[in-house]
Amino acid sequence: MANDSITRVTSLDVARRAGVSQSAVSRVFTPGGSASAQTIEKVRRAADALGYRPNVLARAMITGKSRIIGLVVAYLDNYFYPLAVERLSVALQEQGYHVLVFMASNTVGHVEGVMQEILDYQVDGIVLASVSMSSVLAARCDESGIPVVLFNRTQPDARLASVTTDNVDGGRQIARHLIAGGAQRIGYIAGFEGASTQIDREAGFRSGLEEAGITLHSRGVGNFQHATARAAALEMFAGRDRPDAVFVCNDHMAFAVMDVLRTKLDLDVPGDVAVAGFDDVPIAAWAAYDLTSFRQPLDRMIAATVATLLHRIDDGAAPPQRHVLAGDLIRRGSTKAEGTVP
Amino acid sequence: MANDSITRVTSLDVARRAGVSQSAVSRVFTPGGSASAQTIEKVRRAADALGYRPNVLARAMITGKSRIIGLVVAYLDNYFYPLAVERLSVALQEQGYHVLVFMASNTVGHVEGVMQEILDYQVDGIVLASVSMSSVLAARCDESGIPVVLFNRTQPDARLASVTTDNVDGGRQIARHLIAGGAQRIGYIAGFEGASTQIDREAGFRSGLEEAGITLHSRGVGNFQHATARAAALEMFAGRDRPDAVFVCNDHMAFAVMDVLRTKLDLDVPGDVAVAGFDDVPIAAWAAYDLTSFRQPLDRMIAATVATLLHRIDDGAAPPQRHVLAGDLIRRGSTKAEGTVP
DNA sequence: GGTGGAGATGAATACGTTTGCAACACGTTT
DNA sequence: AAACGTGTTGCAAACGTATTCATCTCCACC
Repeated sequence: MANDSITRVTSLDVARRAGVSQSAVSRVFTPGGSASAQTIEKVRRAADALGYRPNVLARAMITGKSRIIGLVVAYLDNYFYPLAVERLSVALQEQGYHVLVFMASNTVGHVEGVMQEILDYQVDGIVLASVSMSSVLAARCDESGIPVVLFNRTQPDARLASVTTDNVDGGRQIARHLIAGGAQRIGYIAGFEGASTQIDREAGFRSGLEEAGITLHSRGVGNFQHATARAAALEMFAGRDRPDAVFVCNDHMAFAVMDVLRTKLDLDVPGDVAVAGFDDVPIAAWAAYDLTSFRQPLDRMIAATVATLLHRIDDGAAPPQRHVLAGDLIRRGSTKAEGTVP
Repeated sequence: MANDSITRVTSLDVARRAGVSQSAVSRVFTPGGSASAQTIEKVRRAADALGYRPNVLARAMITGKSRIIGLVVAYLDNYFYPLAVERLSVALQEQGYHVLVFMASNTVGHVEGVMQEILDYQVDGIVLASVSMSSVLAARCDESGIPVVLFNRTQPDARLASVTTDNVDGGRQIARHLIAGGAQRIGYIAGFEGASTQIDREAGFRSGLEEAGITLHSRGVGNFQHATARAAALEMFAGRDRPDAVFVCNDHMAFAVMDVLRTKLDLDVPGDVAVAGFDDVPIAAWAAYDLTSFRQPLDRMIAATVATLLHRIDDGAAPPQRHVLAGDLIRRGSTKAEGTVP
């Protein structure tokens, strides 16, 4: 009853069995196509008997729509990204699209090559997560008519749509929160200096300090990497005059910082030092860290990404949107409660 | 100088510009094809000028090889899987393949639907990670001539290739290690009961206990989920006669267990209770947990998966292999050193 | 100088589908 | 009765490539 031959069953096979033309079969399986109830019935029956399903690749050839979205991602260290990939994939799947994954180290040359590979697959759209893109490349994609959405990243080039959390606001809220908890000597551990998230979060954070007339006590660079952040914290807290609070540019680095503070330096969090991160990945809520963080609204970010992408896919002329979504400060035990000024 | 038209540039365009036939262009870009040095030169020049790259989808139509591997994955909670996805994607990319992601909730009905979608894309092979598959489905894939590899999972059906760590051995080594550290009342927190990893790890663990004439003190079920594991631990350690060591079926659950032991129950690890996990994800090495675990050799698992897949792709008759790789016990601070019997 | 063979080339076909076009059927209106 | 719309249907032409087959070139060899 099921297909029992190795060779794939085509629409022509179904047509022959149903006693109709191949076009009729196609029309039954094409959303727009019209066919009489009788034809539909005959075709459906034959198709079921043969186990026929339309060949997506052949369809892509003729329609020019592959229903494939290319996803470029540089590293999955930070747990925020696996989560995003999962949600994105599910959301697109619901819309009949699928995700083709491309790993790219963040070097410009490599991204270039990867983008070429992507275009080879005739993808309908591209999502760039945790990876930057040169303007040249952006231009090429734009000319190919392939919509690109930056996820959790911004770029000056106006041709690129993007979806981000309000990182500036997040940084500012973290600053206010630390200050309200009584912090006075405040440090910052940066991510990768080229990343827009890093830049915006630091800018917001600094402006929040300024509001209160406080200047940054010290600054280190963690590059978004666990080991580097660890080293940066070690250096920042080595001297006599150490900070009493530190904002780490993302949770993933903040965990490394907390570990080093407690284990290597024997400091109490938040007693000796308050620590805050950014992203609010699930681990932040685990008791071992209980990390104050700024939550990125992942579901809304995904929804915005998908909406933007699909909108631009069926209206190529639509202008690239830039979504900046509001996030939420999540207060936890790694920082002191507000109003605790001694 | 680059392509400046919206319409895609085809091999025919290149042929016209180079003054050769379309076949010649194809041959230049096809690994097997032969052409004179002169032709190659002309074609290359024209192709570069026009920015031509072969259309992978069209190529897939004619060759029957899409160079796409379908990856089915159920959940990315456990950090082991994102890591695997990353490595797998990179490894396949190096071989000229790419990964199309399909998220599937682990219900049988859903997997069925997802597999249909996969086949629609004419994938060259399928990797199933963290998801099970009915024998019916396995049979259908086998008949389609599409090789399937189970990653970190086994199934009785002999038509399915699989790559796993030696989970039985891992469980046994964990048991020996806990016993050597002086544990006497030993508990176990299981994963999802249907998973082969869960079954094998528990079997090995129990056999390790038996060797020493010890019977399992208590058993809970965590279902591979953080919250469920937490609840199971809470119950297991509620009474007066609590275990002095517990093996948790994977790291992801072990973190939840450690948190609940320390924070809710105010127990010392490993002083009051020794805890061991399985997988050795990076977090296990973080100071906050410092978790003893059994390391899965991820790189070798990926290599075996890719090798098996590619081998079966270009030799459809090749018998499905079942790789069982050796892992390593990683001793850390969450368990007592061996020979610490009081 | 003729023969053979290896290598290069182009015309044509196939892959499995969607879709424009024309033909047709059938019921309704003038 | 003729004209007209409306909805179905099949034919045939795409989509962009790989590949078979026959033809041709060129050179070495006897």
